[in-house]
Amino acid sequence: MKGNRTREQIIDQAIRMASVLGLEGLTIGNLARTLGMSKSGLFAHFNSKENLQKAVVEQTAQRWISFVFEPAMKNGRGLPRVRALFEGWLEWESAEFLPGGCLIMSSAFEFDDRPGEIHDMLVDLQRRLYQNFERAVVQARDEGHLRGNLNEKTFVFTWVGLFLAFIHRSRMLEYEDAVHMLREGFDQLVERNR
Amino acid sequence: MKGNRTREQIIDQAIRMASVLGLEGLTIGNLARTLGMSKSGLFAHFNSKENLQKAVVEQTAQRWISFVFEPAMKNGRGLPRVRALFEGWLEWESAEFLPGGCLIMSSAFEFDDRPGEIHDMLVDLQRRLYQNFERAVVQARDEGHLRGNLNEKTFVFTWVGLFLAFIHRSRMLEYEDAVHMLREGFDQLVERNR
DNA sequence: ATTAAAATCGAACGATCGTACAATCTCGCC
DNA sequence: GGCGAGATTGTACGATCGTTCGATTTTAAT
Repeated sequence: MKGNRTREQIIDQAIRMASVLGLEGLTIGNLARTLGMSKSGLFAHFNSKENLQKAVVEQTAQRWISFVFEPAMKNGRGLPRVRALFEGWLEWESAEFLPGGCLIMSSAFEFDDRPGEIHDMLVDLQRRLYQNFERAVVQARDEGHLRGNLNEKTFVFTWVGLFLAFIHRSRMLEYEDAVHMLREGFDQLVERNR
Repeated sequence: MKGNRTREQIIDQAIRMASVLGLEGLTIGNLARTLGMSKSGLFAHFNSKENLQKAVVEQTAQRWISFVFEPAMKNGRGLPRVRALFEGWLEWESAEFLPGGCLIMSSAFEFDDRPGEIHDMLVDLQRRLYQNFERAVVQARDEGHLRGNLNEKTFVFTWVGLFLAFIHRSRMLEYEDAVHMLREGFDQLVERNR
């Protein structure tokens, strides 16, 4: 089937576009023009814009797993794995296929007040993301790499906060020191929970 | 002039709408329908959608000053003022006139990759916001309320991060414990910089 | 009360949105 | 190599977008 290959190319480009313009900013006409194909030809692959958006979210989630999560899992349990998740997520934010940065987090801020299936998919995705982080932190605690009485939810909450502040500071405020502040903040977070 | 009063009502409603749908999600037709007036009558007040968006951003900035900043300034320099800024910002996030939450931060994530005058206005606004926070923190250091060698940029970076994580956790993940985690995180941030 | 100015309206513009459908082209299989 | 399935196209639909403009109403000053 040639259609599957085309479909993948469409989604790939749609992810790029959504990363810059948002999931709602995505437009079938615009997307088709960029890909050099007809609106109706593209449309036939999804049968609705919402299905296209769903495919984008699904594919993004899948990429996150293979780009951030799976490589991190190759590290041993505990702090090394936590650090690998941190570094992976950081690379993800400036990955070549996400020219506008982490689509997961920007979609969260875009859809937090728009009810519907896309919203629900995103909630699911973000919760799984949190849970993955929390599990890794709990393991680090159990391995003795982090203090026995730490609260993993608080740890991940702070972690996500640092990451969001990094996105904000680097992408909107355009300050060069954002990465440094993120790394420093994360190191201190680890250090004070040792 | 009656026009000025109408204009204010339009902007008020536009802020509400933008808080939920984003600055790009704003629509003149939709806005006019909600206000019970004609598209062209509303349009005449701004002469372009971008001007309407600009007015929304300006009015939001002004409200932030009178809702968060000025009341905090009534507190004495130092930690009390910093805490007042924290509490004010927190109330702002769930203010009645922002049904979709802090328009400043959601606009930041919406416009970080959309060049133009709106983008530049937002960058300016966010930088001023950071500077206000940093100045208050520096004063708290000078008053002896915070340790003498603290880095105010790092402090505010962490602070903003906690706030963004709070928005994300409460609005998208819909976890009830988000406020508690924010308060706890901020208290610890202050404590460890004492 | 009159009148000029300001505010608002209705109608229409071209563009683009998401979607539908019949026609055409292009694969992959016998 | 033809043939049927699947991929892609062009065209068109109604809705809505931002915007224009002339007509009409409402306001504020005389």
